[in-house]
Amino acid sequence: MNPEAITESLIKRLRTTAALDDEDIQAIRSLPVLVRQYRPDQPVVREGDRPSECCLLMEGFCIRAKSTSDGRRQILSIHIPGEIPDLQSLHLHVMDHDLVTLTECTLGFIAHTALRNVTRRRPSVAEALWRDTLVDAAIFREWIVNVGQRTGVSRLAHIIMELRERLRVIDKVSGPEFGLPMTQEQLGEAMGITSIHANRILKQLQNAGVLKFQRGRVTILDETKFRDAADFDKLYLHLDPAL
DNA sequence: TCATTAACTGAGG
DNA sequence: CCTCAGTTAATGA
Repeated sequence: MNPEAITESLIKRLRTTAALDDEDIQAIRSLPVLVRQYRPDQPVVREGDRPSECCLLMEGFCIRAKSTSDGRRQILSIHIPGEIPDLQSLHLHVMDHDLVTLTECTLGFIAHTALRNVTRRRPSVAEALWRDTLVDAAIFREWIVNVGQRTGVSRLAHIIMELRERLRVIDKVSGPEFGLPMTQEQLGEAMGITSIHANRILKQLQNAGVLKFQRGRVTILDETKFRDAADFDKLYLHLDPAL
């Protein structure tokens, strides 16, 4: 990946939701980034760590998760290219959860010092990142509703709808289809149910002819039915800054 | 390794 | 009585 392209996914995303001028963009582009490749299921930072850098997800999917003392894992969020999943470590110095790769990932590490310098020099960049953090929190709120109140079918449909809307921003949705490289075990961990039940829910949606899920790809076959099942309103993603 | 299915169980409405 | 969901186990891709 050429140096120019490294931060492009981040810029693309920030630009859709925040007003950044040429100097802001230049400041982001000139951040020193150390690129590293990760295998699937590799921890990037763990609970208790004190990172000195943030990581920009450039390619692949990551999750944030916490585990209980008896070893059960809750997936807290799913991250896609252009996001900085551990942005909070810039100001909260000890990690309170794990960041783990889901797939093979390309991660760009940016030193806290460099990032802090940019946010001090370029207030609009600071605002854009702040806004990003607030949207992150809005997504967590929606996930609490998901795990706490929605039925199994609704939970799964909602997660899929959300991912699709977020992937659309970075042009990773082609028509009714997009890549969702998660096992049923992992989907279960995101929904707070066992993989066996995740399988039952998936089957329900597939047998109803609403959804297809094969080898990490989702196809939504019946848009209306799917949206109804998902109880989805994209407002909380705040994708349109004008609203 | 991951997905699928059945049989059984219990909670809760 | 019905639906949802966890456990266990067997089996297939």
